[in-house]
Amino acid sequence: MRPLTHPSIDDVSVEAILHALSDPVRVAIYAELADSGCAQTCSTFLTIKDRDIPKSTLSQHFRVLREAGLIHSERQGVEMRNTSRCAEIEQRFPGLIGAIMNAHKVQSAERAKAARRRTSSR
Amino acid sequence: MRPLTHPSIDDVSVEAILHALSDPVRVAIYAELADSGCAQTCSTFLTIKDRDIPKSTLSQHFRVLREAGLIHSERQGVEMRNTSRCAEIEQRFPGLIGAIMNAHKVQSAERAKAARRRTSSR
DNA sequence: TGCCGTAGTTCGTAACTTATGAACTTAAGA
DNA sequence: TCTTAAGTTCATAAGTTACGAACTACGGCA
Repeated sequence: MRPLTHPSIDDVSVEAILHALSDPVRVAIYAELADSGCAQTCSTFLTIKDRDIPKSTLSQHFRVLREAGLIHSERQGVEMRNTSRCAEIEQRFPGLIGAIMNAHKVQSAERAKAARRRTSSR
Repeated sequence: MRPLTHPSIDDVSVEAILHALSDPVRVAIYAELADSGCAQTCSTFLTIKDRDIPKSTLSQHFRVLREAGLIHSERQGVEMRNTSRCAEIEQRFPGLIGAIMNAHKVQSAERAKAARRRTSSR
């Protein structure tokens, strides 16, 4: 098992961040990590937004987030402790993560609203 | 040749925007369109950042930007007039595009600096 | 110690995406 | 009408992603 690698904050690229966060499962993971503020294991996310994610797929998603520089992962015993690197990223790209997270919130709020409209009209 | 389709601003998704802008060629095109503020044809971008982009590839990039809701394209005679939809997007996702464009500026500034360092140390 | 269970990783493959050349469409001008 | 310029489409090769099966690594407990 190869050791976990994290890019130095100076090597983090906007392209990699945008690519990582352009996947609905990955933003959901990242948002949860960033919001909670504390370390979470991978298996916390085996079910996310009412969807089951296979373990191997989840492992790849974490790798993408880690290699994009968005999260920090550390093995602790049999588990992994994942935390968001938002402070570092904020320093390098001010406002970026906040704007993306905010846009996601806007979008989920609208989707929830649309879903309610569909339900109530039946 | 199928007609050009543009999503309504309400159907524009954050995922699609991030995906579209996670490609270096596409952000470069988008940045140029947004900065210049006026319509530009596709072929303006056949060479971008000292790189030649094949016409067919460029056409696909424009389609991705258009379908993500980032740009508006209109055929005018033999050409196409492309403009950024930044005002609409700003209204729906405030600060998003600005933060991304700014992060890109930060990154290119750093890369230029690193390149200068490499040149001067020889 | 050795065995078991849990947490994650790796690998192989099938499904999907992307890049690009070649051939096409469309419009303008001679 | 012929030609040329601007884009598009299509086929295909190359690259990426998803996921099951088999694996590793660690901790607990007989």
